[in-house]
Amino acid sequence: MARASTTSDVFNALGDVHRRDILDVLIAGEKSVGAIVDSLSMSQPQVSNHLRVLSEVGLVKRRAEGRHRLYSLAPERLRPLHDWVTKYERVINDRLDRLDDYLQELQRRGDGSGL
Amino acid sequence: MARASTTSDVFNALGDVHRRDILDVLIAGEKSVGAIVDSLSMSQPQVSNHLRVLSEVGLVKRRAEGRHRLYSLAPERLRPLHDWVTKYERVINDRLDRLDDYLQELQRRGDGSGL
DNA sequence: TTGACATATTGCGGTATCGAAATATGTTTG
DNA sequence: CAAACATATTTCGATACCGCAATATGTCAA
Repeated sequence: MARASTTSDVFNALGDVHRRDILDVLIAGEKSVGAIVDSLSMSQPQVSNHLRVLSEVGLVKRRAEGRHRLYSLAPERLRPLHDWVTKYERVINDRLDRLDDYLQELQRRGDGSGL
Repeated sequence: MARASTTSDVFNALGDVHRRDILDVLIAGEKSVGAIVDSLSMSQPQVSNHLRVLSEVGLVKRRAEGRHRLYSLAPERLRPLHDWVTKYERVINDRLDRLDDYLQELQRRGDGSGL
């Protein structure tokens, strides 16, 4: 069965750093393909193809204006990712809390174990 | 150049839903390979291999105990992902604010445009 | 040591994906 | 209509990845 396709799974779509780069460029706002090409060092067909993937998976929206196609973020689609990461925040914080406790414990003891 | 490997790029490593499933199981705490196999419907070699990838990319830690290998989350490694998503929170919220403004504007006008 | 158990590794066939190059499509301007 | 411009699509060869089946490694218990 392999992985879910890049065009159907947001996580997999973001598995390519170039696509993340494109999204990062789009944070500033709507941009044409040419503008994206200029911002990043990628060929036009490469950018167009990554945009196709991002569009199919729902991470960007397309709008036509004359001979330009303007792409913009569809950040709602990042929600699955956001939610997934959020689940782990608790785990991360728990660990940090425990580390904190441990360090404070050490300090309370004031032991000179040399470790 | 293609994509960065699953064993070097956290995003790409998470591009496979099975690996996310394994991590989700590990949220509850440290588990042996067999316990993970029982929790998910995957073969033992499949689980072992995904764990290898997760281990190489730094998302889980391994500990030996007798003939068991116990795996646990290394959630600090999710920070790049967390940070990346966080960048987009502002965009998401801005959009929602703007939608709010728009809806309130409509209501203030009380126009019956039917749109 | 032998056998059972737990996990890891290897080899294989099939598929998805990538980058590059060439070309096609669609749009504006003259 | 023709030429220039902006973007999309197709084709190709190379590679990474997946799942499965078989097997190897390592550990405990008798």
